Amino acid sequence: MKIPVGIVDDHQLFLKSLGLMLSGFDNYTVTIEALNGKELQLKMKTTEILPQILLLDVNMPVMDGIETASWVHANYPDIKLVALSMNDTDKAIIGMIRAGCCAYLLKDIHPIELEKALNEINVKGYYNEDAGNINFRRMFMNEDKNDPRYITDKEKQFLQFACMELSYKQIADEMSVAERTIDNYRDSLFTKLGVHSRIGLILEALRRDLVKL
Amino acid sequence: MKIPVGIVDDHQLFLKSLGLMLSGFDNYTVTIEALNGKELQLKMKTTEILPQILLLDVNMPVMDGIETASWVHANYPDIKLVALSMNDTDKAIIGMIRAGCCAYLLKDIHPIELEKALNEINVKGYYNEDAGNINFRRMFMNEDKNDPRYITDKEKQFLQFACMELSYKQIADEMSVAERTIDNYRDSLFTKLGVHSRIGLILEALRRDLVKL
DNA sequence: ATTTCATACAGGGAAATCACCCTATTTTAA
DNA sequence: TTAAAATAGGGTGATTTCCCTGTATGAAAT
Repeated sequence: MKIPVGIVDDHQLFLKSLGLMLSGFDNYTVTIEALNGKELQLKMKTTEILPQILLLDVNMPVMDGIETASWVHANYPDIKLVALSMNDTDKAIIGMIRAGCCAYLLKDIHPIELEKALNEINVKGYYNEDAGNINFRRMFMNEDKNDPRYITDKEKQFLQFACMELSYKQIADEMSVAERTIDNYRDSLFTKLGVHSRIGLILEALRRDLVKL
Repeated sequence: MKIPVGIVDDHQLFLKSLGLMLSGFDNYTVTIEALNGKELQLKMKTTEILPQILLLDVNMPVMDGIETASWVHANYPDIKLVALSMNDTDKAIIGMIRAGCCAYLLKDIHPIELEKALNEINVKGYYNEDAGNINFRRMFMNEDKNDPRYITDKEKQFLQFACMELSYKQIADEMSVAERTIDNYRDSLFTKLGVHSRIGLILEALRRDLVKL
């Protein structure tokens, strides 16, 4: 008896060809393919056979990986969720794991590795590839409120303004605090992010996905 | 007689599964798979059968899509090159076409569409899917050297440095020009990009994909 | 209840850097 | 051979960076 697997990925070419490949594995068969979370919801409601494992892309339009993972985890807690992402710096991956994924895989793994991962998930309930590849330190950063590098809400709000063409004076007005207070936000962020100019602040904030462009 | 096709993509999972799918098409067979341009070069030198069509990912490490396309186009002018990209806003796609690609495809096309595209390339020599999907205006921007907003090589180089934690003095040293010259680069970029501070310069450069983070 | 202490908020001032004027020379292209 | 473009110099006010200090506020300790 083959294990039913579902795939959700917005790149149709990848979705279909990965499905084809998975169907070629001895122990697996693809029962659901969806281009996004919304489509998955529809298909889950009408399907005969529920998938035991669900491969989820992280970046999707309409309903993204985290939303989709949360929904599946809440409504079908028995389904094993596997996050599929492009790059290991993807900040969203930590959200995927929190949303209930028992494994994350990079899209550049070898098919053999993928099959191994699926087998391991069936046996152990989870899978972790070479963990050294991923910088957990960086991904979990700013989760620990006691870490001296924890970034407060005010600082995040300031960062957002800092990534606009505003002078500190203007930012102070926007945030309704004194210019000197802005100096304090900036200076503490300088040490927390390890930079020494507003330029560095912006670059590091973007790199760490603390602000969106 | 099946038509030999090559695939170059750094995401191994995609590479392998796409290869599998292509092999399933009636008229095509995959003879070369490579993770990047360098690997392709090696395999091209030793292969028995040269591919007639080469599918090329745009974003790759080691040797990217444009470099690879240029090399193939120069050394094997008869091979039809097809660019494969993630998103239609990908600025590099125009470079791919200039580098000799006869078609660009988005990775979210349906497999049927891919097969149609390959057939059309064999007959007509090129393929163009729904051209309206892609914002050519945006992609061809900065191609017209007579446009007053055209950004020169020196300015692009300066932009790259401007997106680092360097003072203008340091950038001047790096580029071996006077500080005043840097002032000129900056000021002309201010007007060309419609900004009035280095902050705006960085943000706009990132938005327009003129620099990579 | 009061002290202690950490933290957010705020002020003055100084040196470096940035933004923006002006002009002048050299190179490139028409 | 002109005209345009790239390079470069001087000066100025605004902004940024980096020192110092001081005051509330609220939580923990005595």
